[in-house]
Amino acid sequence: MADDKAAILKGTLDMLILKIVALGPIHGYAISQRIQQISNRHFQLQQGSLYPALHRLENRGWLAAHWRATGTGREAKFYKLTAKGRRRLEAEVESWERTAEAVALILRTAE
Amino acid sequence: MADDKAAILKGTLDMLILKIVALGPIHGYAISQRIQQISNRHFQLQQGSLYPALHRLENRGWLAAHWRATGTGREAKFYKLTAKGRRRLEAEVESWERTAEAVALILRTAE
DNA sequence: GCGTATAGGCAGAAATGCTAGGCGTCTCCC
DNA sequence: GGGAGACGCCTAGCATTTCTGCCTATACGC
Repeated sequence: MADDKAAILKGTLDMLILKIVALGPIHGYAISQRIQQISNRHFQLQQGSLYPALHRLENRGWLAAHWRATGTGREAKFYKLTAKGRRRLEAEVESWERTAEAVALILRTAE
Repeated sequence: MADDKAAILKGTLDMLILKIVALGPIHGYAISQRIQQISNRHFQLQQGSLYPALHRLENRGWLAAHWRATGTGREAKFYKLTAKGRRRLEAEVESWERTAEAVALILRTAE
């Protein structure tokens, strides 16, 4: 089991997607590539995880979607962050930072 | 919704438990208190999450348990780390660190 | 005798991400 | 013109994990 490529940590997927979308309108396929690229290929985001997540985020009103042509002349569904989504992203990032700190605190506890 | 107390981030519970147990033999109830205490009360670990997790870790051979009296004269199940558990803990910590770094990388990506 | 802290446990639900497929199109190259 | 592979979207079913909510029992102070 070479866990060279790690699955995305549960609970962080939404935040990562929101963050990528916050960088500018982007379609699903490109999101997965972007996440792998930026994370130095650490994360392996499966399409079967991505698309349901996108629909979830859209249903919650954090993302808005519309079809548009890509650079390669194909139709794709572009997502962009809503105002609500931006607030959500900020909240999730803050929560993540506090959590990461708490984990670090425990891990640093000396024997 | 004051999410003052955060639930434990999915996927980190096992690691945190292993880490606490690595500090010395300890029983379940004390583990939950320790985690809350060390994390500056950030984490709220429910007993309904803790005990199933302990059984899981024991079944996998990462923890070993034996009944013993506590300081207050009550019987409690003390857990200690096995050699296998120690290796597992190291692996999980390393994986966590790489993951946290990858998340940070994405979050730091400028607009 | 009673309430609270200590200590362990289970059943059921909810969320989340994965595996494993399917669909159609476009481009490139032989 | 035919095949391969990249692009792009999607669903169904599953496994795992953690939560909520409940139960039991003992020790101790009042």
